[in-house]
Amino acid sequence: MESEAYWRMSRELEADELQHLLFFRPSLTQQATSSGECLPPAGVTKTVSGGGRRRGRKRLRPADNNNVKLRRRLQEEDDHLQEVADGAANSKPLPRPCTKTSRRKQQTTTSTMVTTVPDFDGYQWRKYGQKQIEGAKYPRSYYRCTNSTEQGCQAKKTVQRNDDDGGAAATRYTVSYISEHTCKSINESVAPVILETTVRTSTNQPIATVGSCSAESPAISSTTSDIITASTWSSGETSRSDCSWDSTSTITPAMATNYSGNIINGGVDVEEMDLIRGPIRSPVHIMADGNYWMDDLLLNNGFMDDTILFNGSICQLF
DNA sequence: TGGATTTGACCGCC
DNA sequence: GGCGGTCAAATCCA
Repeated sequence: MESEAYWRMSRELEADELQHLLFFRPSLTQQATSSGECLPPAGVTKTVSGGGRRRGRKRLRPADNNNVKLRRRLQEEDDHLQEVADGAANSKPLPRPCTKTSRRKQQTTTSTMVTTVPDFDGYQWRKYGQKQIEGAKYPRSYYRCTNSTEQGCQAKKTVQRNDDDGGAAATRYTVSYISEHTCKSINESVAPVILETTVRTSTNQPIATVGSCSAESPAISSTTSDIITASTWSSGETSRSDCSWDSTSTITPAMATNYSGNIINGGVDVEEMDLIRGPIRSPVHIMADGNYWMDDLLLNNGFMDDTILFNGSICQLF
């Protein structure tokens, strides 16, 4: 059916090339620090306003006896306030409106994961935390939608630099989106240009695709990989019209047939990259292992309609 | 001065 | 108990 129509060429790209090519508007991002800190994704408010800086609060160190006392005192104050509040409510302990527990449970049931480069995605994000993750070379940054307070948007994302090249190879990032936006994009013309959405119901369950993906989007899933994708396109984006993906379909690695010996290994050479002009506004998938693949590359290399790049190899979808 | 980032402490889950 | 996610005071900057 769609075998006559070629719509995809997948590539492995170095991250710097990707970022360079994907900044289809004057870059609002600042360069990653030499310390390996995560590059603030474009769209983060800071990058627009240019504000914000360093050094967090001087917090109490656990080893400090005085701090222990102070913390205890603060805890007592909290307890006292709680007692007052409880008293005001007929001595009935009021359930906290939104505990961490409830928040996390909400997230796990509705979480979506998207992988893409830390590029502008049409939304403004505010960084609310950074954490050094066990086994990770670089810290993970936590962002929430700036509309989380005004519009109650639950969207969050984490950005983690995941290259371990010792500085020689290109920078690679893993971006995870949690929950979907309930707010409006700040720039609809570019908003969902590059978005890969994955719904993960649980770590051991198959991953469901997101309903927002259009019929032309393939869904790729894996029971072991932490990357399952269902592409979305913005209203202003040129959608593929020549493909007929079932938006609900999924595949697993076992269902994928490897196309051996094709050109996709080793990235795009400079000559090929030079052929690409203008913004690449296509979904760019960053696998957990650092591999990349793209939909809708501007070049059509004649791959079959139902092929993808999976774990660095061209795979055929059934 | 307001808004955004930084960063260590806090907290819940596994 | 360890780890990851979140909080929030401190800080920075336009």
